[in-house]
Amino acid sequence: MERVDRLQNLYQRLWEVFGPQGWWPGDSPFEVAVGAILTQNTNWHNVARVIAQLKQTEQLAPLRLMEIGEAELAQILRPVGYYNLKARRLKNFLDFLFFYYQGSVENMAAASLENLRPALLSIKGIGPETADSILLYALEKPTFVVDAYTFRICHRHDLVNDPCSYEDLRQLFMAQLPPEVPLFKEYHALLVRLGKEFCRPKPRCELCPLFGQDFLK
DNA sequence: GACCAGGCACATC
DNA sequence: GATGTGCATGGT
Repeated sequence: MERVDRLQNLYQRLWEVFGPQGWWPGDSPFEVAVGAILTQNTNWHNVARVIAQLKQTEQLAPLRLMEIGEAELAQILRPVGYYNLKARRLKNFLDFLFFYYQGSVENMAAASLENLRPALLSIKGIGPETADSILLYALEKPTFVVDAYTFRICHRHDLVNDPCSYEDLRQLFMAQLPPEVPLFKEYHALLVRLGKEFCRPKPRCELCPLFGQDFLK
């Protein structure tokens, strides 16, 4: 079976099992972008707590975060882990946002995906997954987000050959799916859902709804 | 107490 | 281009 069919069948199967996921949680594009940086290698639960705290103190705004010193910001970010690193990374993103877009994530959306992606990747602390998350979920640009779950699921079900880079996997999905933002959002969210519940690092879970699915062979 | 979580930069080979 | 390491808290 062609890979294109497998990826489309996989999506259908995930949709049947889990239904719509409604990602990404966030009241504004800026909040989504902040969440993308804070959730790097971190449980979302911890990120949600910090975001709630920032909201409660009315600090979840570009200008307010620009005004906070990096050391103070780091203390606020403690619960997400890597807090010194993430304070620096968030500051780098804010610098970019104010230098090019008057501090407005909404303003970024006027630029093209082709221009924005390399620009985001040039920010120290924004790697491919964070860039694609911001582009897809905050800016509604049709780029596929690959994460640790995507790698694990694709490898465990032999959807990809072994050495497989982030870009390999992203291109695989993008080449074989229509470039539709709602589809890309939902697909990634469904992969995360599957990964969290069934595709754990160990042990391999035989209750996985993909286990024994003919279309994966 | 070990293991894991919606990565990334940097050094080294 | 692959591989190893530091960054760090909180949940299971």
